[in-house]
Amino acid sequence: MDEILALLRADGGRITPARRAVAEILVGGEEHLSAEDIAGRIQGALPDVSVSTVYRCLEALEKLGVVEHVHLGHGPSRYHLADRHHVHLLCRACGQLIELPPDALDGLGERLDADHGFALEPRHFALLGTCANCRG
Amino acid sequence: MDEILALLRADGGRITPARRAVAEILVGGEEHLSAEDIAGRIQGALPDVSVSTVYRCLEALEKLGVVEHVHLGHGPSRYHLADRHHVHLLCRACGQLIELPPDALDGLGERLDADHGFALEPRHFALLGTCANCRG
DNA sequence: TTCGATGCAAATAGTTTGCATTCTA
DNA sequence: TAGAATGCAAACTATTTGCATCGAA
Repeated sequence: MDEILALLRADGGRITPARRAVAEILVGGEEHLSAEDIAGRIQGALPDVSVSTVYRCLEALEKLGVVEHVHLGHGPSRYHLADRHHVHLLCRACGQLIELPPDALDGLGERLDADHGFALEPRHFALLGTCANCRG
Repeated sequence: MDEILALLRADGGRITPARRAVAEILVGGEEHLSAEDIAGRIQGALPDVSVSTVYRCLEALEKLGVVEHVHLGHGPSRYHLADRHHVHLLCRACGQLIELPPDALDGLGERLDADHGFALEPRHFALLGTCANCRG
């Protein structure tokens, strides 16, 4: 938490209640939160942080490498601390999210690198499919 | 093309100029077209097919299994005939799209099935990363 | 006191929906 | 001519931006 604030400051940024609150939510550990979710959590204590401010805070934190977002199929982007990533499986039928260890796609990544010079970022998107329950 | 129209008819649907036009575009072979793209192509001949009609045509064709769409990172969904799929690599930096054979992720799919009962649909989303050019 | 951050409203992109109208079968 | 499909406008979701104002350093 202190590190995050220090990074913001080091970048010439300022520590505002909104930024502190966004950082706290993320450090709090709840995963897969959308910007809207985060705004909702914050608005208990700070009733008029706007969603756009949350987006701007997240953008600032992402630029510093503190935060990352994941695309889960259709819905909004989900944000989390950069050091808490993993690979996601998302069921298209029921929306269930399965987490895999971050190195789950390392083999694939190496193959794509060797064959196409492509640096896979396997934690930046979910793998879509159908979960065991929904497969009938 | 005739097969597609027959399927629509068999489903109790009707063959309209708009549907015929959407099907023709897709059969035409151009890949990675968004709904907006398709509407644009059609509007040459049929000036007032609305984008919503295109979405509804695509929805109908998708329900029949004729069409599929792919999520390419941020942008709009891209539509193509269901039998023309492949795996996509998308460069987050320059947007370049690399196509892999449809079975490129079969190994991964089998592993996820065995380990989690998860049926991967590896052609329904792009794998994000950075292409050889953009890696500096 | 300065310039970065915020709030709010409005713009944007992509997609969906309501409803009266049109046209296929 | 019944009901499926369309056109248009409006609603919606996710996100971004403009601009005047506020406040951290």
